Amino acid sequence: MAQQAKTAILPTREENYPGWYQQVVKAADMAENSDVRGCMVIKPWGYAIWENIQRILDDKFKETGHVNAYFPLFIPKSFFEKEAEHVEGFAKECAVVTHSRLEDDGNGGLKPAGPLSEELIVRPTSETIIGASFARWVNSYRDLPLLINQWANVVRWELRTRLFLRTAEFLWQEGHTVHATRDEALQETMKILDLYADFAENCLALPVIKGEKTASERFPGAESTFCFEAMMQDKKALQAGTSHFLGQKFAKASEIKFQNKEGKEEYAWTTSWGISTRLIGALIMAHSDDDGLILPPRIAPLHVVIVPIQRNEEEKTLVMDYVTDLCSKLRNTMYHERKLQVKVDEREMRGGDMIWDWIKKGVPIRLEIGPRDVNNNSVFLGRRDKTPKEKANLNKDAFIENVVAILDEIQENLYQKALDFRRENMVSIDDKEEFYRYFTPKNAENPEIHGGFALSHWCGCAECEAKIKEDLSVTIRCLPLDSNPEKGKCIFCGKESERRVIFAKSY
RNA sequence: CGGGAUGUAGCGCAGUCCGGUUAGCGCGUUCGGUUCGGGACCGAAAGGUCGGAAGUUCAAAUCUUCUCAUCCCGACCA
Repeated sequence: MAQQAKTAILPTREENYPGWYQQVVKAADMAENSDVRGCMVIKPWGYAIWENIQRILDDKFKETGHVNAYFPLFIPKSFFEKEAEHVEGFAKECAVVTHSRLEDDGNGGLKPAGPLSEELIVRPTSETIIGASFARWVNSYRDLPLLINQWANVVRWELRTRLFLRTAEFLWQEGHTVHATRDEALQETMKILDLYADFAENCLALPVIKGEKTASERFPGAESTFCFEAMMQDKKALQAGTSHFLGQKFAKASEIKFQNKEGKEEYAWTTSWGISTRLIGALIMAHSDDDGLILPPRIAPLHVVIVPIQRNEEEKTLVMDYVTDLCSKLRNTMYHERKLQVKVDEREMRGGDMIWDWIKKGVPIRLEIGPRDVNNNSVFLGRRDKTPKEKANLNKDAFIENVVAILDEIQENLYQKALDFRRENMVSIDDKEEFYRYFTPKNAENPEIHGGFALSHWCGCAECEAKIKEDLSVTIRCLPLDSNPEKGKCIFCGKESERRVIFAKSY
């Protein structure tokens, strides 16, 4: 008899967190490495999650007056050169297209030919190419605000990649807006930040902290960058999305000008903001356990999976009739303005394997239906927010009536669990030695999960920030927006500090 | 891009130090049977040019060089 592991995923989070992460992705069949270095293949189960993220956010963007458009994948090098900080920030990770065709190389292979007169950059972000269009579209104050979003892929030639968290090519959404005044652009920046945070908390069940980035962590070329940060189960921070106030920098670089009401020409004020497939990584690392993925119902591709239990043809007919009826009733149920997604698993597999398959995929509700349920008009229910053994017998009609409430409860449980975890691992630290102890693992060879978010004072100077980063690999994740600033002394140099900031190790 | 590790069947691994018959094991797969409200058991079978290239040798998974990929740590970053 084969030795059965206690958990479906090995290694466990405790044993090897990065290893666990990879196995969860694999076990849930979400994505895999491709033949192209650093690029992933997003498989149907992973892509379905992305489609849900897209659908929900797209609706929110449109509700707030934004419209979608599409801009080229390629950016002429000269466009890129217009904004100095922007160039510096992205130059090291750009893929460059230099030729327009391939020719026979005489050895049975192909070689690039037809060198381009101007080389093209594969977009790492689209501020410059979109800015060129905006310069043509914006002439008068009547053309503003201009609120555009694009769903696209971008390429950043990262040296170290990890599925969903950092890949050379990734999918994202980038909003680009133009405004007549500084205030209006700032308001837009904050409005989107709130929209993102609301989405993260309500749909992804991911508690986040909104804040502003320090100068060193800012988007290259932005005047200010706002972000929302979430805590993963290894207590590291993950920047889940950003919203940038670009001031007039990109407007000046791209010549986005308009005539105001007085007929005078002014540079416009722009913003940009984005979230990416990285959110899926955040989702995985925030909720999943040693049995695999756990999906919050609001974002799950499937809400309910039904596993029929049958031994022979006679039972099969009996069970399938019951299951078909149950399934169609459930499919008529609305869950957050969308039809409940229900699947009957008709694969010819052993029941136990099937159940574990869905546990690893993170489906919120599993129903195991056999002859006994048919006779009792009941369902046998397993919830992904509980242990695999913890199952309940429910009356079928009561279940149908309560399914939305159960899903909402699962959603709330996941959010609360993540929030409790963050609270337990977020501490105020005012002593330098304690700060260093907090972020130093006991086992240097094979570091255990340690640290968390430290709320500490910072004088505001780049030197202290850099020294802490150098010593501990700990960075300032953000200057939180929602706290009442409390004065104190810098954790590193002891100088006056205006506020506590969040220090953490990060992805 | 620096340091470390790994690459052998669909997956997980042993074998490599010390070169030597037909390259093994577990899971999975296929077939047969027994079980079965459950990640089962028994039996049989299929499946590998040992990441790639070049070299050393009578002989290479094993030694040498180069190369590619993946993972971990670091730097960089969403």
